Amino acid sequence: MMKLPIAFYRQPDVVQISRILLGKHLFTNLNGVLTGGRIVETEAYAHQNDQACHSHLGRFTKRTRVMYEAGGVAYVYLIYGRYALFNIITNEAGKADAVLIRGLEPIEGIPEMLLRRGLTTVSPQLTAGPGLLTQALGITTTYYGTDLTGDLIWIEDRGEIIPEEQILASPRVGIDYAGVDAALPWRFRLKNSRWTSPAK
DNA sequence: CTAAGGATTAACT
DNA sequence: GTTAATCCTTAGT
Repeated sequence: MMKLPIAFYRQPDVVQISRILLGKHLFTNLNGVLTGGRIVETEAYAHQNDQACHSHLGRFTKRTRVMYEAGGVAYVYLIYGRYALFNIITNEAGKADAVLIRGLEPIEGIPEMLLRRGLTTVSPQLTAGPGLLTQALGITTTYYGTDLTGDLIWIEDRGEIIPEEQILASPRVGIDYAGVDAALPWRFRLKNSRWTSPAK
């Protein structure tokens, strides 16, 4: 098991990074409890030519501030007043690209994840959805800007290679407001995984 | 199917 | 300064 190095996040092609993240393992170690799982669904957001991206056309606000940092930090934000969504900032400083994690296959610390979600049995309700996996992992907006090479939140490569034919590329979810960019096939997920979020 | 919830932002005064 | 619309969704009818 190898923690992804900072150089991984600094690569320029956010779409490519989104693909490669499938099959990697996302972990959190918060309050002394280790939880984590295998990434099965991601979406890419580019700062250029992508109206769906919070940082498109250089929009810089209090919320999007960390997006402009060099790759390798967490961008966590609240949506619909309730749910934290976890994004990974990529590219070099000033080039505000991000990858949204939408689905996770639970692997580590399942009892704690069930507790955090208020469930008693393991089902897709546990981590299949961007707002669900953050609950399961204990990620809240408190972790806005967290360094992903630290020991609170990180990603590991466990040597798994996902063959291209196992990856499904499709339009992203919930961004119809982005006009023509809503059609970009920048949502990636593993075929035959029960842990991808329900399509709209 | 729909209501909920609160931060964020753009558009006003 | 204030207001209103919006949102990378989920849980509950």
